[in-house]
Amino acid sequence: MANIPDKPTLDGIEDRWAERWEADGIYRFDATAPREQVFSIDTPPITVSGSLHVGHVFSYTHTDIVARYQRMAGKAVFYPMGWDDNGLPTERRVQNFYGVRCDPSQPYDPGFEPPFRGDPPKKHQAIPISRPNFLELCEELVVVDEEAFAKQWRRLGLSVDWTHDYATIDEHSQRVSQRAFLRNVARGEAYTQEAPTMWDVDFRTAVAQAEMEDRDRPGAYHKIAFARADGAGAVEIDTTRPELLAACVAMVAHPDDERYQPLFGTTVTVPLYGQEVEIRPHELAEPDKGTGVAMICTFGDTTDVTWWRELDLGMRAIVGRDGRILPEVPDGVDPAAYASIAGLTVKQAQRAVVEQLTESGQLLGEPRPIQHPVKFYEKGDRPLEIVTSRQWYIRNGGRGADLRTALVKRGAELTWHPSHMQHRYENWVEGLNGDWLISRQRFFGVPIPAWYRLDDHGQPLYDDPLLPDESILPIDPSTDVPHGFTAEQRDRPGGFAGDPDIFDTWATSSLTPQIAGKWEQDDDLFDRVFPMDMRPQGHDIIRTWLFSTITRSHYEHGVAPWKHAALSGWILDPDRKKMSKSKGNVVTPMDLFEKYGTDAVRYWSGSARPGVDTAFSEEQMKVGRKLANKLLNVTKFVLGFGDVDDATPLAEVVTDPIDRSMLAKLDDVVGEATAAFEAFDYARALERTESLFWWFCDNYVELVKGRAYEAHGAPAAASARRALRVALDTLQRMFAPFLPFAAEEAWSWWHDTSVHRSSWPVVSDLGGEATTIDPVIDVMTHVRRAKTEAKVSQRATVATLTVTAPAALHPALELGRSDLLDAGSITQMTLADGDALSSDTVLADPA
RNA sequence: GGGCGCAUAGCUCAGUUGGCUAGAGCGCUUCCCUUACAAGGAAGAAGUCGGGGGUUCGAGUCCCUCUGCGCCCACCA
Repeated sequence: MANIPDKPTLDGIEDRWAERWEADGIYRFDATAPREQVFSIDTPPITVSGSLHVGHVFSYTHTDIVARYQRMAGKAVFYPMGWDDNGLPTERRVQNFYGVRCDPSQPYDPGFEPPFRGDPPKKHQAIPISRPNFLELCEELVVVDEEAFAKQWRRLGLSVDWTHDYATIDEHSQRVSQRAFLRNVARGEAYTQEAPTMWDVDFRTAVAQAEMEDRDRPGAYHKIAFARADGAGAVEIDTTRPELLAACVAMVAHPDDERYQPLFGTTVTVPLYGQEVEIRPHELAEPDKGTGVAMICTFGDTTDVTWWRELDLGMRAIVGRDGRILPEVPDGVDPAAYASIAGLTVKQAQRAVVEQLTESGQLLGEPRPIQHPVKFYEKGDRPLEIVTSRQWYIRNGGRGADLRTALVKRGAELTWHPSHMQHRYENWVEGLNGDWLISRQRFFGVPIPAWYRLDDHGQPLYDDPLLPDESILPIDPSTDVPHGFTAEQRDRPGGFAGDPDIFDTWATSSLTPQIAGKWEQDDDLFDRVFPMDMRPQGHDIIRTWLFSTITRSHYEHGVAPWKHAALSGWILDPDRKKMSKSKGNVVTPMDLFEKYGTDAVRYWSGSARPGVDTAFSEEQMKVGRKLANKLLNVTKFVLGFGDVDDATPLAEVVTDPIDRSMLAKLDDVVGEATAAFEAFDYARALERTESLFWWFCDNYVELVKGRAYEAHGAPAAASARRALRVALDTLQRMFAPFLPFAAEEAWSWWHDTSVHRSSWPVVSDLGGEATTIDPVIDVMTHVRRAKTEAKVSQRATVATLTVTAPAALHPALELGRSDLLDAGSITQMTLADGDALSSDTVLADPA
């Protein structure tokens, strides 16, 4: 039955086996398995904009290793694949790929053909196209991209069940996303509100707290004098944003600040623009920051928003959604002065204002340059502004302590791997300062399923949105008509208007367990997989994906969405810097697969501790390749002895204590690796297995080789051969999650079924003494050293070997005597008593 | 400012409830064409376990403290 190649090779095994696995459907989820036998995985839907990165390979391999273990351990593994194709990344990719940009004011052109399909020339001016045309191109490109990704995933050997894939833009996802939202609205968990929000002036969309990041930017303190209304001098402030003077609505200082206490309630005049503003006390003002008094503008930063709200101040909005100064003159502001900045960008306005202040003498001294953190959208290029707009929110505890506490508790229901990641979650939830903003003023995404009645003046009545019945989802309010209205009434006074916005991508991907588990569509499936067993993801998106998924599950199901959260680390450059595309140091995964073989790349991934940032290391891949190669070669060796008698009970055949002690060691490692896997510590399982494997090859195999070749008769050989087989069988299965291709290849030489459908090894329990073999191996090493030092071949004959050892070791050495003589080509061995193990090797005369 | 993590051979890292004479791989040195494997094998050199203090019969492992690196969070006038 054995079918062993003369020259085992790793070349080409990936395509061969990936194809076979798919054809045989060996990773199909058994949808009839009872819940307790299911292991379900909430796979991260990968962003389909661009190419696969080694970081993806790294983290997805970790999940696959766990999935493969669970499958072998007897679980029906629910392992779907998701594509996160909705949202901004795809829009950007479409713009760059086709050389177009979305302009909602353009009419739909049914015959539109993009000028390019890939790599438009640098100078090309993006062609404005209608929203429907733009969405068609998005749909077209994601299909192409997803196929390319799927191909690479298969090459990586992911044991995904491809019949359970989904995309966050597909109809089913849209239905789930809209349904969950409607239920949030019905329960009062989602609401719409007009409020100041962080705004990206390039993408022209509101962004959520979770998508903001600080960047250190150069700025400058400008000391500006505000004349007091009583004529008694001036109040000086320091500001980094003099261009917002026209937006100034008040001044603020700390209530305990004695310098300003007398001024509370009095007014000052804003330079250039002339509006009178009151000096107010508030605890958030810091006496030792700047001059201790600050101007409040609508809005310079989030503190301004707080002051504005809590002090109930007026509004002087001057920054528009395009990042330019608005044309309308704010209330109380000198129109002539304002005209000189209207229409300018924020940057240009600052220059103009500083110039004017210098001329008027109200800028005191030179601006003092500083580096200070500025809020950016994580995908944006210009600082965020704060503009007032109507948006949809989901309550997430940012404005309510009870909910915050409840969500922290949900997080505590999970087992976190590694455990300290739970701190990050709690840290984030406890630091929230507003509800979750889910609406985006973008195009390619799930539409917000809402319309608004228009009053007689055509103004939307936002307080009572028209919502669709769940049965007709998904809907697009820009084309579908609300119940009780006709299409002609769209955008007419007394009629209705569709909500123009889409959901942020997290608003949909926060529902991946529900999407993948076919919530409300296939109740039987959903009940078998939800709550899911495992959520694998990067630690950088705890605050977004992980938190938002918990929030949705908390609302909809009243449970945590998973049992385990497994956080993977980053890939670092060999020089320990975070690896990123922008630095141009990224090696493509395909190149690595070709160069070292997929198993080698997986080995590198699998050796990284869960959650630990890991250096990219081709050296580790070389080691992995060696390991995979060795697995094939030792398999060839063991199988080369021909078929063994599997029918006779193991204990009757494996009688030699040396063999039994090897199997006892193997048992220990099976136990350790199993325990490690149960704790999601795949790296430890690999390390223990690998370590034993090399010991097995280098020491055990070498020691018993002679006996296996029948140097001492058939029963002695049978013991060794059967032990070799059992060990090989166990090791192949233990390596299967890590090196799925090499393990399958080696397994296929003596099996008709897949190693990935075999069962995870259990202990053979032969009752051997694991330590019996150790002193024998030690002596073998002594002999090897003597030969190396004598610079002779390891085959050189030893005339006499005198082993000095404590009496306690003598029985073991006697048990290994004949194997030792074979392995070392030793003619004669004598034992002597002594304190420590040592040996004296006398080589035979080479003549 | 708050929280978290890391610091062990030249490099990348193991070291699970304290028992280590501190390990592995790579790299380095030497040797060996040995019928499983020369894209291999054997052997070797190499560490005051970041500094200091403490608990203990015993600390890389526990406690305190300091230093350095990294990450997350924060209202950043």
